[in-house]
Amino acid sequence: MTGSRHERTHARLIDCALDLFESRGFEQTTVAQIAAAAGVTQMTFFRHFPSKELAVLADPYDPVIADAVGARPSEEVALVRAVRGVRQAAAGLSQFESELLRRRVRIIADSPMLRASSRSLNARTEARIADRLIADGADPLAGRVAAAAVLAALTAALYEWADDDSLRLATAIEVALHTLEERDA
Amino acid sequence: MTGSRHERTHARLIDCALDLFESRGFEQTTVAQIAAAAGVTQMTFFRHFPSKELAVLADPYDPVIADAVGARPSEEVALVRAVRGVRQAAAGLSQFESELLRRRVRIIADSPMLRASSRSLNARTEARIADRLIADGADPLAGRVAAAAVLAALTAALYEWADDDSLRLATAIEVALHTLEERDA
DNA sequence: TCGGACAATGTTAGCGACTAACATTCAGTG
DNA sequence: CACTGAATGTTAGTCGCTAACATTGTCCGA
Repeated sequence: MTGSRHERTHARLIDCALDLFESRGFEQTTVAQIAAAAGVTQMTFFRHFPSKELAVLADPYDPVIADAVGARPSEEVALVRAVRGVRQAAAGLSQFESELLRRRVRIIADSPMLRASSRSLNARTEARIADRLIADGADPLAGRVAAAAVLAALTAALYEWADDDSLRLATAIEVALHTLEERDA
Repeated sequence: MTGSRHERTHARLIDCALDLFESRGFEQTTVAQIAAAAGVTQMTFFRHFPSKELAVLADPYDPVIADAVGARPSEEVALVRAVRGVRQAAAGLSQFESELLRRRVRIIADSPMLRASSRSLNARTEARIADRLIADGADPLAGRVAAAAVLAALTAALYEWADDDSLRLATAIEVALHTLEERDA
């Protein structure tokens, strides 16, 4: 087996957690059950993840987005800048339409608790984007609204994509972002 | 004293809860403490509120918004329709800039747990708005994004207003909504 | 005014997420 | 092989929340 002992149990815990969440649902699954399935104790679980939720919500993409938004010219209006930044970030992340991500998003979509935790994580990214916009001269309120709108679009796209096997993630994201740019009528 | 016994303890619980939350913070306050302050038991607390959070998050405004959005002409593009609906709803609710609301919003803003719960409540309203938009022909993704964007704007406005005593709520809301309509640059 | 009925509260016991303090086993290194 | 530090186990406790059952308060009709 590859990796240190710590890394192996970590991976095993994630595996067992996802399996149980898919079969019984997140709320109905107990940390004790996950730990038992991984041949380990509750305590060990909490040494690897600060909460039950964070065994599913590993979010390596978040920091990338804030940077992409910050890279846009600061002359653009807040919302436009945020939209284009996210579009660029999404285009840059090739290879993030994995089946694993879809599995995770499905599990999240199916659990109110996980959706809530996911929103909380998003809030951090949102704040980072907003700070960038505001630091470059955007009205504070405008910056926060733009950041929130753009992340809401991303999230909606992810859920839609997870629910529709024939949909490409890039397409869903583009449709969602386009909504924020439309001006007719 | 006015009202039935049930109503009185309900009001007393809210009072004690807000006081404790303001002085010690939400997370640091225990349901047992609130109950004790109100001269009552934990059990009684939970018979009045399904959760600790919902002692602060009483939201009578949410259903109004969905209706206002639904009332807009369905020819408008999703986002525009949502923005104008919310603008109209906010204008209709005179008298909702009470000091009590400000107190609540401040408490919410100061607690991560409460902010999270507040977002969860918003999600319900969001879904209702989105359903209206989609039922009237909007693209599903567009409808959800528009609903999310508009509620994010409202929320940002509320937090900003709670934080700045010289700001009028109507002004904050208008600035936030305007962000979603701007197109220049 | 009294007594009964029903609403409002109390008691006890328990689950599940999470934490802290301390003991134990395992893995790699000299 | 022994020794050390990392990884895990044990135990016990807190807090939010629920369920089953007992008790009290309140109000209304006799």
